[in-house]
Amino acid sequence: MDKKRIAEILDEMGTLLELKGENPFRSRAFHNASQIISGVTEDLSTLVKSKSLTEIKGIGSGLAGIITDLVTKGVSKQHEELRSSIPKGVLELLHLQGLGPKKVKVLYERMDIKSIAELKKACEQKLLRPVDGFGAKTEENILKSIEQRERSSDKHLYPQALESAEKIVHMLKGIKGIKRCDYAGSLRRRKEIIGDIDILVSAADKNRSDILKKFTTYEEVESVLATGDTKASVILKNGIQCDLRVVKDAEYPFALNYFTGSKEHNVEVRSLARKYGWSLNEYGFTHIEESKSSRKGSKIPSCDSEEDIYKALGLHYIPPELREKTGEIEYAQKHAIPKLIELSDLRGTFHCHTTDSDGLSTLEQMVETAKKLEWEYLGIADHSQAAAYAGGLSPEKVHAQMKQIDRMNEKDSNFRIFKGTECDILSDGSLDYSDKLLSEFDYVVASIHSKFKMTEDEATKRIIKALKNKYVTILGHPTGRLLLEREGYPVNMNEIINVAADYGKAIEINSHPMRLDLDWRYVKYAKEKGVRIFINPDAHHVDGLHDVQYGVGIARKGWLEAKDVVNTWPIRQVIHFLERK
DNA sequence: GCCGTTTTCGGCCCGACTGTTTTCAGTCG
Repeated sequence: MDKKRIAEILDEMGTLLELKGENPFRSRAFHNASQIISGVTEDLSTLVKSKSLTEIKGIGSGLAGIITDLVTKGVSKQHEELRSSIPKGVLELLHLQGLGPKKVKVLYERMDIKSIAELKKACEQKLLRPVDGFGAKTEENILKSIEQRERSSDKHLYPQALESAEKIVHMLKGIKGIKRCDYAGSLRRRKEIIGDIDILVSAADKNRSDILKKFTTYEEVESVLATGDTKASVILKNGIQCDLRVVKDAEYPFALNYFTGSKEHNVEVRSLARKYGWSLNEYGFTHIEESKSSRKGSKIPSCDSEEDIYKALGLHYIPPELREKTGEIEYAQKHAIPKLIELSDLRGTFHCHTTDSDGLSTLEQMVETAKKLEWEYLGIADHSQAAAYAGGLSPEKVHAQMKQIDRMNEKDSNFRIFKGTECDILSDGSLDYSDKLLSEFDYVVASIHSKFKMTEDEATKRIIKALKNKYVTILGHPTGRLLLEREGYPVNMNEIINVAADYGKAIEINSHPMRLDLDWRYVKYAKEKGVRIFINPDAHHVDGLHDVQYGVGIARKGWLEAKDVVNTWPIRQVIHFLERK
């Protein structure tokens, strides 16, 4: 059993213990162990063999026993017992915003509610309000949470969808008879929110049924929705729907273009084709009947790639990320498509958490990975003291970390570790460390982590006050860092950008996937105002790179160039920028 | 359940908010 699954099981055991009303510290030990295991870099079976699991801080003999069972036998008796004592649907109740273990326990034990559907019904029938600790408002909030969950159930974050899609593409490419294979759709366009995964392959007709069969019986498939001659739809174990289409190889570039979208982009491209006297669909170009076209179609060029299709229409190649009907056709006609930022443009980053706060990797591991990525520098920005839930650093711990960084920098002059902090912006807009301490950092990322239910005015004022602090270098996640089912806080980004421009601060891209319209616009406006952008990996485990890809995705859509982005600059330029504060 | 010892058991990150209370429990980050 792999590390990820073991961490999930330990986490689930912690939750089940909470639901059973066990000693909260006991359940916390399981949650804690889950975090620890997912951050362990050594091979677990090696640790089991050498009986050295208990040497890890936080893993005692009890947890070591459970982990050993999971690694060697694939099951744990304690886990099985816990699991059989609570219905699966009860665990799902915990995913609802506002419901924690105590309330869920009451719902299950007193009201016999075992699923979200049953809970919804009970709220609608106003059955909860007589129960101690519940009221009309609680019912209302629960219904709201259920509604929100239903709305986002068919939406998935880019990194999760990407991981699944890459595995499937890899599996398909191993099948004999497949000529080309890619994922298409919103995933290829690097949208932050993905509906479903579209995968396209080309193969000879005789191989189609074999390919579709291998796809529908793939180990990650939970259920098969439909399967036909040329396409199949499945639901993956992580809940994402995945569609596979098989086409002839000659049709492949057209199908890839068609299924990549966006729909709006396709409409523009197809209408452009009509001006050439051609009709474009997912199979290729065809001549428009002369009676239906004012222009007689010229000879259709052969197309073996998407580049050929765009070229045939007099266009520069348009990368998928820009196919959103945001003016890309005009840019392509003028051959003025920008060179997009690639992951390989990154020279370092500034928003990294280590195990000193809530990161999963140690400072040494983070640095080692950054060097492997051929980065030139790494900025360490652990949480400040107010973020106690995330292990925020006291001033003493900050100094200890700074000393460690100095020692590491002395040892290796070819790589630079910058001393930073992700300092909380407190509710009144002041910062969580004294100016004296802030002045000791190479740079300061300032972010909000508390009191999210602010009005736009409150949030904007709070951020602007912090931005004016001379030691702040970068504004962290300006619209909030909450994902999918949560809401961010409203801010007046234009006002914030104006202040950032006046005070020479950089702004982070990371944001809130549900509110990306705001992020796009702010990235464009920031560029106009000359405010530097910083792509946020918010890296807890730097080799994961998921958050980095996500940030790069938004940067590309904002038509940013590498020179606009702080962490694509060479180290000299970065030092100059940081010293300017 | 783990840790760190005053080696046999007490303490285990905290502050703000909400909705329920009538002084606090539960949830969140």
